[in-house]
Amino acid sequence: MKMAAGLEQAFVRHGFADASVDTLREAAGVSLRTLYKYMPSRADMVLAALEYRHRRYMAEVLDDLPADPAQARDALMTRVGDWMQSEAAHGCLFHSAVAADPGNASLRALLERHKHEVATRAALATGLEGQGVALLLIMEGLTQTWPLHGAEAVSAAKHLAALLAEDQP
Amino acid sequence: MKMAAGLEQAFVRHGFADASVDTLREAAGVSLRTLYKYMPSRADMVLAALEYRHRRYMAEVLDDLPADPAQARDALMTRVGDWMQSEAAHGCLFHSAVAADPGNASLRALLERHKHEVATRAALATGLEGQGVALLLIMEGLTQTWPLHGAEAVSAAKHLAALLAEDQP
DNA sequence: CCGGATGTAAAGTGATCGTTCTACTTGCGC
DNA sequence: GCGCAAGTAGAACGATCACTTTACATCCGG
Repeated sequence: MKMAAGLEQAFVRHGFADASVDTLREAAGVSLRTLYKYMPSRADMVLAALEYRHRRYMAEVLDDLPADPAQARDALMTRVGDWMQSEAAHGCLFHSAVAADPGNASLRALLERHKHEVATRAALATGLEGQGVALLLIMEGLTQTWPLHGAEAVSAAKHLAALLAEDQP
Repeated sequence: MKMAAGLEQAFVRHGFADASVDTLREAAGVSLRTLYKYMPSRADMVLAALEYRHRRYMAEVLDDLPADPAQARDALMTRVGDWMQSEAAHGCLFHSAVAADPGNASLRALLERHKHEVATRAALATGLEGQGVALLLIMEGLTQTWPLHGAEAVSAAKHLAALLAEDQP
């Protein structure tokens, strides 16, 4: 939906604390009344934006990875780096949302669902099903260190993933 | 200083968005007037709390690691896990602060200083000076995955750090 | 014992923000 | 072409919050 796309961009640009409802309204491209019709509170706007982003992340980072596990590992890390560059220069949007509203339980649940789905799909695609936690750790570490170290972080993530795969039985 | 300690705990408990100045005042244990005397704005209170936390993190996680590099690696990851358990069940406080106020440049600078100092000290203590980015990536990944996977994340981090060390020339 | 620095307690202020309400317009099936 | 569903524009409301100010207490060197 178009509204959710605009909201996502507004939260990316302004952060979850500083995006006023009026800013969101403008980004969504609708009137305040219509916005509240579909999302009866600001918290619902946050959830809608994150649901939308989840689908986009899955499509851009985890869909159609190479069938060969070794190539899939490298491609996965490259794609995470590309995603950071174009979409998340300031870190994971889900973590930002939770950080901005730590008491919100449905937000936390959404974060867990997102990470769990990412971890599952990534482990499957790279043939590292037995090392799911370690692979997720590398992906999270890459997401966190990319803002400071950029391409160097991508290389480090690829290296670690390769070591992990070589060590497999 | 006592005031900064109280502020740190208040931000940990309530988050950076939901901690009102009056909550901070109560946590600092002083009057509003005194609080504003030493920290002329809420943003200064955030910075003071983070400076304090930085010193505490350094002391508890990075001071006095074993001299043997292999033991230092394991101890480092164990200590990060212990720190998460007792102090940061919801993730890195510096990242939370930046997420809650993405436009604040001095906050971002403080985050970079903190991470840089952590990375430098950790690489030195573990004998992984050539792999600083990879080691920081592991530590950041551990910090991010610990809230979801706990002790499993610590084991994965130790495993990855060991693989990294074995791979050294 | 006094005077000034330093603290506390708490009411007041001005601005902002999420949310609601009012009034007007537009597209569309019958 | 009438009526209704659905949209826009934006004023108004009530609460909250960062910050200021006023008024009063306490400590302490000379």
